Amino acid sequence: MPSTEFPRPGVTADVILFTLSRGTLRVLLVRRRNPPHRGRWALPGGFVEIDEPLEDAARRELREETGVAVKALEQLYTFGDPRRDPRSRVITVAYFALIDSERLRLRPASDAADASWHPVFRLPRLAFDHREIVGVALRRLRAKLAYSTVGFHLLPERFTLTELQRVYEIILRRRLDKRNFRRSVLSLNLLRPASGSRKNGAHRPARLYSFRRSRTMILEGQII
Amino acid sequence: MPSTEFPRPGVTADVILFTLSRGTLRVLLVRRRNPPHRGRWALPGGFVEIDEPLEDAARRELREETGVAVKALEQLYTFGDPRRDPRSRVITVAYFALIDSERLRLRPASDAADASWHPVFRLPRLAFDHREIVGVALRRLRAKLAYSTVGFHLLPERFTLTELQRVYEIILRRRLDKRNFRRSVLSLNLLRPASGSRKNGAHRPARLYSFRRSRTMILEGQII
DNA sequence: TCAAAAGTGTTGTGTGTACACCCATGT
DNA sequence: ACATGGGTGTACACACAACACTTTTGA
Repeated sequence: MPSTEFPRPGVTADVILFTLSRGTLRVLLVRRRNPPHRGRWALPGGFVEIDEPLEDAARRELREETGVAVKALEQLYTFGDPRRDPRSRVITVAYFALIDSERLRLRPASDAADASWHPVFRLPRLAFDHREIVGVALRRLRAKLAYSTVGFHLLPERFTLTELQRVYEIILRRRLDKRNFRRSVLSLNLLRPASGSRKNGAHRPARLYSFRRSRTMILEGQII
Repeated sequence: MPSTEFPRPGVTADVILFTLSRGTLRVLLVRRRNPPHRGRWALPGGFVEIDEPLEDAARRELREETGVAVKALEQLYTFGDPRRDPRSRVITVAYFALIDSERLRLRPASDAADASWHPVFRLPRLAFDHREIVGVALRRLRAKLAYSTVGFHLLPERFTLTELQRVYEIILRRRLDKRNFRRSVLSLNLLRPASGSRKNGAHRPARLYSFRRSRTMILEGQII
């Protein structure tokens, strides 16, 4: 079997990290400091080490380049077009993850000149095929909203039902009926009323809820 | 960026090809002629060439090792455990596909001493992590049965509704109600009554149907 | 005429959707 | 007292599940 005889493609792991902030769905990008595409925005990611699991590589690159530590990563897809990197053949295994709006502090690090959150629906020009990758991730996120509890993970520990509804509305880009939304989400028995309430202006304060972690695993085919 | 400085993992493409024959769901395996795991059954697959798209590699390896030509392949998952290959780090991108029961003639070729169809629910010991890979593929196949028309592709051009129902029953491993099955499948408007009927013993012959290819693409999120 | 699979409708149950008003609070 | 978002129930349409008998053929 070929070990050194044949040239091998490079293998990288990239991360599409979504969050929700200031009313829109955002994705974490880093500005490239090196060619190719120097100065362009790109997904955090980099080469997989020789004895490193793929998911570990994704997590490590994310942390190194942005300072963000994430719990669960889900493998999204592997992109292997021979020309996706102009230098040489590079195959990338893409992972996606969500982070709640309170943990999105960034610490730009050595590999990236800059890291910041960009609205998914108004992305700048991205390096490589990263725009396509974000598109695939967005489709997957929307699909998962329907049959899993991904949406819950974009919110902090305690949240109101209206906040949860906004998450769904923003990602799906359509309005949902308040009564139906509340009924259906409560009927899952995944939420537990939490202590306290949120005052948010000159109106009745909203009840806070938190997410029952115990039930999560069972109900989702895959966890995120 | 590292091109030759750092050791690179090998990248392979493997194929899980399902068919239905003699009343059971089967997967195509080849017997390994070389170490490691010489003599064990394995999924068809092999190294991706440096300028070759991943899916092309999967298709090529399948053809070379088994003589089977397949239309559509769907990327399943990328397996990258650092120890999955005892020789060295090898990452494999797995593809899965279905083939109808009339096209499953095999032509064992150079890379494989032997190629044959094995019942999914009674697999022999497999090389590497291939049993796990088959498990993942089977879960995906079952999931897709619910929301897509994958099942149709396990049948030849023309088939009876009872045959189609058997496909679903075998993969899902449970009995379905004949009337409900027929109603729901016909209501999709994906089938066209085909000429002729199938006589199959001392009883009334069954109406033949064929699959309207035109509608397929629209209704499935992914095509297979 | 018998055996064996093909073919065919109705009813109840649950799920999703549409829709409008009162409640609690801050200013 | 008024503006603002929080909170609640009902009715209808539709999808899904359960269920049994007649038809057509070959032997």
